[in-house]
Amino acid sequence: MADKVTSLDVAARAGVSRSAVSRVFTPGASVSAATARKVREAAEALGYRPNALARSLLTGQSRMVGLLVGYLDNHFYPALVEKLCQELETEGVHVLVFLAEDAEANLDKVVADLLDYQVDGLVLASVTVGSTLGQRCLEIGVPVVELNRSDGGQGLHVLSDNEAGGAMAVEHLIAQGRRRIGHIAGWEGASTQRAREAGAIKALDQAGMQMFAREVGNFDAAQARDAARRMFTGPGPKPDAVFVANDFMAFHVMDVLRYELGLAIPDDVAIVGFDDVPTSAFAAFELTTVRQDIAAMVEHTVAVLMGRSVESRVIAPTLTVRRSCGAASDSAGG
Amino acid sequence: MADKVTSLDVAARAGVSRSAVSRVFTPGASVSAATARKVREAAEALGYRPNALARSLLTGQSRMVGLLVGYLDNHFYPALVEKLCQELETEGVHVLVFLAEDAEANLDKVVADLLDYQVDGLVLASVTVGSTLGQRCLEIGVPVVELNRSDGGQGLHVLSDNEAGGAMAVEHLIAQGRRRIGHIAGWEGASTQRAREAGAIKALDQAGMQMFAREVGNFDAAQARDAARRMFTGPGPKPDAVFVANDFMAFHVMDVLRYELGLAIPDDVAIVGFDDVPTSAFAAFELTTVRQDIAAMVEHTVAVLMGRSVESRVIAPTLTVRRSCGAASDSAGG
DNA sequence: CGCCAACCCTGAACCGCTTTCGCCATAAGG
DNA sequence: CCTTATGGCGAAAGCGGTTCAGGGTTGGCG
Repeated sequence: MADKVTSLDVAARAGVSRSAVSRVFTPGASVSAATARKVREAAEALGYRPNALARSLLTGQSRMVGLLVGYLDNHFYPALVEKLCQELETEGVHVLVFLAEDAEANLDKVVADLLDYQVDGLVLASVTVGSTLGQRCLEIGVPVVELNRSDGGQGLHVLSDNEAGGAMAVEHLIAQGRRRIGHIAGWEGASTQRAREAGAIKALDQAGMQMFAREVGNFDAAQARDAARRMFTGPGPKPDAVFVANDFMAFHVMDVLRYELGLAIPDDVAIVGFDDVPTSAFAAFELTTVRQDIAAMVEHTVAVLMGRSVESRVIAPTLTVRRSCGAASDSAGG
Repeated sequence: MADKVTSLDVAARAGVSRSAVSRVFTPGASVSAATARKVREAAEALGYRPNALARSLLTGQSRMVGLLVGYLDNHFYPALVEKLCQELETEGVHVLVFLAEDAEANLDKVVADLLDYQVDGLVLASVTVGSTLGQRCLEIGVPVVELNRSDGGQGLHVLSDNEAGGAMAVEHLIAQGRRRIGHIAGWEGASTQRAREAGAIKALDQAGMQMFAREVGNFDAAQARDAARRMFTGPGPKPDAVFVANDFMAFHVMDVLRYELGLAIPDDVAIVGFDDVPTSAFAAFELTTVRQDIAAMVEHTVAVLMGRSVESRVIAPTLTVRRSCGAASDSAGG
């Protein structure tokens, strides 16, 4: 067990001081070519690599950021995480991940844990941190980005213009001639949900219309299915279109409408979702949806983390039109 | 900016020594109740929390493990990652994540980076590390778990019995009366792929049958679609069943067969996948699939990481029967 | 040839914490 | 009352690296 090769070992073998070794491994430090060569040879021979923790202790920069994400069921989040990790990797920053689906109390504990590791920044994807803890982050100069959420008073926000997106979805349904538009909401505690619905209502308003039906799915598979059942059973007229607060729920809603209730999409009812996750493109769904620009969201998040920006950012979504909304589409359908 | 409260500050305020403060925060150290109270009060007032990096430097235990995962497109991996993070969290261990979809050379660099952070363990999900680096990990006593892969000579493996799973899939198709069974393979460099196919072939052998058709989809969406097209176009008889090497590809294959080629599933062709990701349960797919036991895989992975086991583990998969294979099912179909 | 600047190196201090060691006070035992 | 165990506490030595002040060499220039 040849463990623990330290800079001292390398220094001894190369016949130089510990500081010289350090400078060889510090880009931009002044070292002579001869010394650098000797040190590198010795390091190579000994299998030496600088201890990142020791370095961080001294410099106060850990080159790690903390990422908190509530859950990964909704494929939007894995996609976000993947992109974020990759972009940070190119900056030489590593990501300490926490899955924190629990209550806020628990969540504050997790953030505290993260801070103990001296992270250089914090990304809260779809979760909100308590204000005292947020305050602490600011005090110790750790940038906090709330990604895809805008509730918290602390930290900066990076998110899509959810209100515009909601409006976009409903305007499109209206343009397709739909008049009885329903909404299946996500968790109402989420700012994204409230904004999407507000946009939808605004679009209805402008057309002199009202929301025809509304149920809550809480961003959850089973609850979304129940919401669809409630909305489409019982007496009275049914919606001819539904704006579902995210794609993940929309798939479940479509599933219930088609295979439990025997409705045709888009003939009997049109569906629009939100996110544009890869699954939306399947011919089995062909879901029209409001696309969130993950690349732009991640880019600005990274900019904040790296201290290149200290501003929040709202990113414009776009509508991806497919068959589920009943719009003219390239394929004539299966 | 009141940053950097150190144990010295707390010690001063509590009127004790730095060591006393340290002991208060070290479970199982001998401290008097009175001292503990004074220290905790002072810590509370100052907002002190021990610096995890400094502690790690000294103890040699970072309480972090590195996780390398190739990609998150296939929902099996987010599910695995989620479970793993949660389980490690309960052990007080944090996860440093790397997305490493690139070549092996790059990958070794990433592992080296990870080791610089003094991780206490390494999980390679679906990627394989070079042997020299694997050797180094062993030398410095860092447990390495290859999760869902068994190629590497180094480290322990935790994975499903993919051969049994492949056999299970094909035996079931044969039992359903299918006689022209095709296979759409994943990336052939993956041990999982080879094992699944070997199992399939073995099951065919035992029935005195041969693989009727074979195409490669490389675990990739577009390539899987192409593979399906190649398999089902052109002259001659077509398969009446396909065993697809994972669910992710199976969805794409089903999509092409149904909506491009107008085939009915399971009437014209039966499909069986592998993994049992949540999407398989959608009525839009109802995919019969070989279920990997994520909970068991993660449990043993954690056991190895925590030093409670030094053995590889092969976990038995199970078959989840749904409509896509043509078996009698609870629902009469839509 | 002498002087000064430039350059590179060393040694020491330090980052924030843990931990061994020895000391002292107190309690128990003879 | 004195000895011996006991347990809590403080001083100091690091963990492995970075950084800064300072000194020795070298080279250029007057």
